[in-house]
Amino acid sequence: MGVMTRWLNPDEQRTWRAFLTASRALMDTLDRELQRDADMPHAYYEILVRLSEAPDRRLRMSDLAEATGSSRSRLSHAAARLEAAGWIRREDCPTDRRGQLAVLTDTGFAALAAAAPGHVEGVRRHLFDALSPAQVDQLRRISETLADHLTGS
Amino acid sequence: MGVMTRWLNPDEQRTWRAFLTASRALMDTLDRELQRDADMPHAYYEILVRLSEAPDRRLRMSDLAEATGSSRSRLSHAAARLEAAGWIRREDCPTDRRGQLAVLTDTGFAALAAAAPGHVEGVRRHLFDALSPAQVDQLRRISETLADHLTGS
DNA sequence: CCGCACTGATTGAACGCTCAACTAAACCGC
DNA sequence: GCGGTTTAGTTGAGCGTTCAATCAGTGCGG
Repeated sequence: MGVMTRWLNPDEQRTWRAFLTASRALMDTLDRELQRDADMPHAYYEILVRLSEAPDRRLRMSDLAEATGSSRSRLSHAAARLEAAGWIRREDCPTDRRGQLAVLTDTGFAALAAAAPGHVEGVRRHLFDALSPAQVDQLRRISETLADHLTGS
Repeated sequence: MGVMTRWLNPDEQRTWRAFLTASRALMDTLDRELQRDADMPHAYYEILVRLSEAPDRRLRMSDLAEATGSSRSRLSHAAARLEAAGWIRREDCPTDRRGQLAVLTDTGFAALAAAAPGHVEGVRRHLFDALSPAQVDQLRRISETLADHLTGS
């Protein structure tokens, strides 16, 4: 209020639009590939990945939500779907009676193992193959800076 | 098939996850702010922006879909909502009887004008304020390279 | 140890997006 | 100018996400 808007100059404008176009195209492409080849959206793939990396392939719902950058509600809905697909199962948390543990089933692990090669290949083709090693490094620094900036505020 | 998967090395893995986290956090934040302050999702904001920049504030549906990087179907659904809100109106195309023109109404322009300062401020705060001028330049080059790579394939 | 705020998780409604199917009009070759 | 293909745009069903409301269980102050 009262303070002048700091509009984007032409360079910033160009950067912002390029970023929007590129990140949307990248995500849309990967999402579509994953849906076509493995019948799961990218968000579900990420859930399975995080579970597969966790001790005993299990995580508290809250921790899983945090790890995948999603809301609790979103994760609850997703977990319901994943459970219906037989890819995860839910268990009561032994130390907190409010808590639930999401557990990756063998079927779920197999689905992930089947999906991973194609998806990783997609990430490589659509992202890394297009960039020089220096650009990959720049992208990492930029992304880490942004992630800190966004979650720290 | 038969070809070994080119898995991501640790550096690439870290880059990819940081990118996922950052771009998701950025988009989610901006989307939520826009929804809260201007009662529109980011995709609709972009449609209004493109229309506001077009001659006579009107564009063919196809061109608008292309400009906003969305499918025709998505744009049709969005246009129906925007028309119901009174922000755009649809006219028949004079040169192609299959065509439709989306036209930004005065009400729509006013809604955009009201939303823009807050949104631009958000883009600046959440993105540009966090990066050095060199990083902004790097991000522009990376994004333009990626956009070319993705739409050119 | 009681009351109250907070945390963990789920639910249902509303909404936006995707995909496939469809209509209508334009274009193209002959 | 006729038939087949392509292009423009819409539609409806199904799915995933958001938001607000809700419920159960925990933890803290007094």
